[in-house]
Amino acid sequence: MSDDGQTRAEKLASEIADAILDGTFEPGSRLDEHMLAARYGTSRTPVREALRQLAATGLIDLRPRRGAIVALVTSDQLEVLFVAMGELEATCARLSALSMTPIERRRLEVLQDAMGDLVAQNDVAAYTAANTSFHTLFYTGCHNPVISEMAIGLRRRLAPFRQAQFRAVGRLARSHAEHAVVVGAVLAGNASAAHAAMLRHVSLVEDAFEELRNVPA
Amino acid sequence: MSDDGQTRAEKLASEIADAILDGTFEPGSRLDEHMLAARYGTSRTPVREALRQLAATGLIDLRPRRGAIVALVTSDQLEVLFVAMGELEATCARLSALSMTPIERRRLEVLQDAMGDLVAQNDVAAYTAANTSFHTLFYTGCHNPVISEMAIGLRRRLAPFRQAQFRAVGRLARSHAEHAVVVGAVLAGNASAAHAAMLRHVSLVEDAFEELRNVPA
DNA sequence: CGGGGAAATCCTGCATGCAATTTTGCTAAA
DNA sequence: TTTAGCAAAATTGCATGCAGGATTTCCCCG
Repeated sequence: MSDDGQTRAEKLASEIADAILDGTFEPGSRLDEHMLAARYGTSRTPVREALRQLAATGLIDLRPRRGAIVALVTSDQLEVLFVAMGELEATCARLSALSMTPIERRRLEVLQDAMGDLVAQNDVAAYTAANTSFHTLFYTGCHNPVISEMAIGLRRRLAPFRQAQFRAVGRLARSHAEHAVVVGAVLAGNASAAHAAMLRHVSLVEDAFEELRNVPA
Repeated sequence: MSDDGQTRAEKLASEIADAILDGTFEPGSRLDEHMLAARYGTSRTPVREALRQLAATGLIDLRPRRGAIVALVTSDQLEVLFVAMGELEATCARLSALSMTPIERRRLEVLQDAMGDLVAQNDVAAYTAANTSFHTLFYTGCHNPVISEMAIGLRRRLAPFRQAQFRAVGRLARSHAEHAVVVGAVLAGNASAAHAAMLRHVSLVEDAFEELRNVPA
């Protein structure tokens, strides 16, 4: 069996979430319970439970008696989400400056150096992967699972809109330079500087997104 | 009918949440599906859906095949929750300083003055109510429903642990003085000062809680 | 040819029933 | 007396069926 101790509803929630995030279910499309049940080879009951779980994360919109649709984010809502994520990431950086252990600070330093090499080699794929690790360090480093889970949830929701962030020329070097400011503040234990630096960093990422978005495809 | 367009599961989630928050269901106690279904005069299906919804908010702990229990917060987790709420409230203040409308700023000023009168009269009940309004102003004033809903959710979860915050002598005046700093920063549009002031304010509230908690009842 | 309304169809919400797993209680042996 | 083991009871997970509301379709009228 492929049963990992999880219940059907939980696996369904995870699979449906993946399907939404990878574009299988487009924003605004109806999530028919019968269709989902047939698609995943189960009955409607666990599907309904999974939908409720997803609705709580904001990934889908559940309208009583009118079914579920994949949450469609307007431009305004996207702005709100980006601002929220920026603030949470900045908060993670702030708390990390206050409460990272020496080992965690060392890991941050090492990763920052390694990413410098990736910039020199202009290895976009590896840098993108390392960038995820970079931010993950702050999620764990803030030692506050409540905040980090909120941030992770927002990052997941925004993932589809962040695909091309390192494509523009010079982005890598710029990102790395911004990271350096954040790392410096955190290692120095300067909470407010860490907050400001991370906020500036993620705001610039958001700007990069806006640029890509406002250019006709 | 008492049906407000809501579904049974949603009303159940709300009622069960209330029952947990007002102490009807104590932390750690099992939430038996049959019992809940009988108690609220429905079947197990909507109960299960409500439980899943509550689990997403962190109010209950849902262990596969082993039932649901009211989330019991350890002292450590409580600390984490208070820190998270402090950071979110501070973020709300920060954003409010940047984006409150003139009308919202005026409301804040008016409320702050009115609360000054309540302090003079030592009207704890009215001050407590006004305090809720005070914080609500920042939730709406930050103009970011994602962040404000997170903060509201945390405030709800922490409500049972904040009951006695204004009992100690001089708390009212102190709270009002701290509010004054926050209001001043917000009205001046000083984002970082607003952040710091609100953070300090809620941290002191947390300290007050700790004092009450460490004294044997 | 277009619009409004009614009926039919579809879908969601909920109850019930069964299977599987966990928990509990009892017995027996060390 | 304590512990290991087993069986029975209880509880969760899931499927199915039915009722009520929403949506679509189609027909009739303007």
